[in-house]
Amino acid sequence: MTDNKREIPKAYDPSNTEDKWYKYWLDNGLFHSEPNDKPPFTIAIPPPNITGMLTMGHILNNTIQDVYIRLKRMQGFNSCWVPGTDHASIATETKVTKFLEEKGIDKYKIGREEFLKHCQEWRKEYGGIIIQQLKKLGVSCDWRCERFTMDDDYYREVIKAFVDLYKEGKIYRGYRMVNWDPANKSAISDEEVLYRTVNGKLWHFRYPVVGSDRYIVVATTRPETILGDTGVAVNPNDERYKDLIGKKVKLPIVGREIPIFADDYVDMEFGTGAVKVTPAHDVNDYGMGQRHNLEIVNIFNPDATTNKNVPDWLQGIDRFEARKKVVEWFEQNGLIEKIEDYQNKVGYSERGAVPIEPYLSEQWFMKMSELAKPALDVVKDGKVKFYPAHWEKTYFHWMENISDWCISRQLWWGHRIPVWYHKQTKEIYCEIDPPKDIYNYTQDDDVLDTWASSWIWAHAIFRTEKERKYYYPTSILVTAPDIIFFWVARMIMSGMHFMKDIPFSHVYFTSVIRDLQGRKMSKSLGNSPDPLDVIKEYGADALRFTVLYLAPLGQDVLFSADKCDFGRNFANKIWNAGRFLLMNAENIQVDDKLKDAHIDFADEWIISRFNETLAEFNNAMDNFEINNATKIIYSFVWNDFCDWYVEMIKNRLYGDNDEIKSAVLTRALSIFENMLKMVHPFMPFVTEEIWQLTKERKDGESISTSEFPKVKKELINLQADREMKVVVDIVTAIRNIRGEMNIPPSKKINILLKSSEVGERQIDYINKLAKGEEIKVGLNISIPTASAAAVVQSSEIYVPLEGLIDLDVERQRLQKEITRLEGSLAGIEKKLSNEKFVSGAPSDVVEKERTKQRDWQENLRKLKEILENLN
RNA sequence: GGGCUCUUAGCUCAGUUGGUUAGAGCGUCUGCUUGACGUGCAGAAGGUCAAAGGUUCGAAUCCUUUAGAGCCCACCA
Repeated sequence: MTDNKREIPKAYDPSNTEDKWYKYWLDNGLFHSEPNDKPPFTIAIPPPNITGMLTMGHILNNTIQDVYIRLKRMQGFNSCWVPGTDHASIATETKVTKFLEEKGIDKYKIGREEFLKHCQEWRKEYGGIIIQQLKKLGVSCDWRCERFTMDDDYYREVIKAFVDLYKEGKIYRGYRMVNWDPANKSAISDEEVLYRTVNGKLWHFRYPVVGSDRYIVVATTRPETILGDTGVAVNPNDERYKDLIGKKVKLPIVGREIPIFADDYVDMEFGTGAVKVTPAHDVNDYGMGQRHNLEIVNIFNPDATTNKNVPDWLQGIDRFEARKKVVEWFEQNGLIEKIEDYQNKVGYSERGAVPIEPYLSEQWFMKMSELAKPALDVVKDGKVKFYPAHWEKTYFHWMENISDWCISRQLWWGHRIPVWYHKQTKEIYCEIDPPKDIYNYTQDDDVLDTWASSWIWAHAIFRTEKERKYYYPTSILVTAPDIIFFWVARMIMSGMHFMKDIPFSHVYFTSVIRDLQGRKMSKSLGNSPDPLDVIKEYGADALRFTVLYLAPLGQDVLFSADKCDFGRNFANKIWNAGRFLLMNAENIQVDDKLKDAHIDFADEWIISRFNETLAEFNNAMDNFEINNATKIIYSFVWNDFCDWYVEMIKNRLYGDNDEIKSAVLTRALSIFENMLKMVHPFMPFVTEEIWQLTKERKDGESISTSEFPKVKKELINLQADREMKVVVDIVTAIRNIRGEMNIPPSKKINILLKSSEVGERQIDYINKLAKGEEIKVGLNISIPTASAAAVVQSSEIYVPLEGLIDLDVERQRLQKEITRLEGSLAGIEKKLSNEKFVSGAPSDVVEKERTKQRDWQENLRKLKEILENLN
């Protein structure tokens, strides 16, 4: 070995290559896109929150996007992947508030302006972390057009959308019951409420009926809300309570007299059939309150402590404290009928860890029904396609039952609502720019829901008309199914409304990544490996390939870091295939003129296989069967190319004809290079590294901008495929004999083939691959008795093993094979003797079965004969 | 309560419109210093396709029911 050869290490080491090539790609602007004559292929990244850290979910999601972006780029599209981050209003505000608290700063003391400055600073410090982490994955985003949902021009677009919708009457202000997050002291949307099953109690309380000594017993899971009760409802058909309707009860603790009334809402079967009604703190009760004109008594402050509307001794305490005290009071006064264990669902804020409170407040809402309709149609019409398609049902169901969207948040970090109230006239001013006489106005304090800014992401990321026209609609959206309502649906609505066109034509819903026990990966469980650690240990390529290989469309993925052995081994395999060819190139002239010279059967076969593989690959990618595509690639690289083709060219590479050697190596390198291109979108680093080594490359040249191979149908060679199958089957059979007879590979054997299907082209290969000494083929060959034998296809294989063979073992081997064949044959004969099959099945199927039967019968006969001769 | 998805080898999963002897990787076992790779090579063992019924000449595949797992939606106090 020369020193040169030692430059290619035995094992692929990603740490030497990844940063180097990523820098090279960026330095050469290879991912930058400008509108041009090529067809565009556009992806808008789902912008990660600036509070976020890279998770396995991001890995999967962004690898998928990168695979398509890279593939299309190589296929001649103008690929444009716009990266960016989301300001994440509530998540960031929560984080910064906590951050400041730890430093002893109270946000309400420093005020809005000061707080926002801290947010900006925080963002500068931490907001880009996730983007930097993403780069380690090798994503080919166009970093020159990175966006942020609070960039000045993006901000303006968000506000413009609000103003437009306001003027169209699609945005209104209203006093409604909303989901209130007491931790953040803000309203949140229905979608942000997560319901958890909680083991609680169902308390049965006695309410004394006024003017009698009776009680009416109500059941509740929330005793503290008694303080806000303004009625008791029963079902109008409930005989138990008919006579009480119209009477009053004296509300315990409070002493207020409240009416008993009838409403259909009440379920007679549940609880006691009598419901305490708290219009201010329950959605259903609010509805009943409206219908029956009940008083509304709000008992909570915005932080869910009790307010002035409750008796003095209960004021100013937390709702759960209040609950305890109320229950105690009932106990002491003997008004508890019973307490049952009860499981119910409690809504929690997605961000805060506390239960949400139904709460009446003034909020901004967006009317959704009109916006929803066109967005519903484009999915129904197939203009926007979902993968997997079954998510369409979920989408339809939600869109058809859509309710108005509460878009205001009582927060500071976000897009402030562009509404000013005239100090005197109270007139509303709603424009993009503030009123000229701004001193006469006060601006609305609220900001918009984060999703009311990211819902225009697909078009607002493009700054100019020219760009919008060229890049919009985007090609695919890759996202997790849990934000189908938050984001996907709303983007389709905003696209249809503001752009009069779909925002993307394909939506790919990614798998959920779980741990090996099937639990969702989460911070609190601590069961998620840090992707950066995994990249460090296994390499980005290994992680990318492994995750895609494990992630079938629509299925969850059970992941653990050590599964990345799989991808790492694969990267190493590719590396070594390249290493092998490059090492040969040290001694053998590579000459492009000879690329098609001295074409051999092995070459015909691998070229044919490659084109077949490529066709399958393209088909899989078109159908978003990415995991299938990785399997197609894997098996071509490992099985076809490495296991068979590379082994087969050794015959010629170690021969003595220099021109043939040159031709073979040149051709192998060219096939290898095409193979690298096919792998590149999945494993960008290792493929770039080897691709750069296989030839002298110009500065700035890269596999990532090279041309992706096209399927050449004329090179699919079924004859070569068939001939190869004979080789594979015979070689495998001989290896099997070696294995079972315990003949080490170092021991050369003679091979006798009684066959008419093994041609000249195949003989040398069989001999080489089966490690034969001498091989004879013919129909009239004499077979030594002490031979191991097998029958495959229609060939009889004999391996003379004088002195090595244990005849008993060989008999057993043959008998096993005979038994197996007989079993199979019995099945087929049963089928063929079934009159209904012969007449009912298509003739080609029947014919196939007959052929099979004949072949097997023949093979069985041969095997029996061989066994006979052995005895 | 409604909807969706899943159940195939010890494990993780493929299996296209029903048609060879149901495949792969990992794991297990056996053999191998084979001039790319032990992150490797060769070979083997391992499955009545969750259960029952139906349609069909033929079912892992289509239909029905049952059992189990998971997810989403819904106002039952």
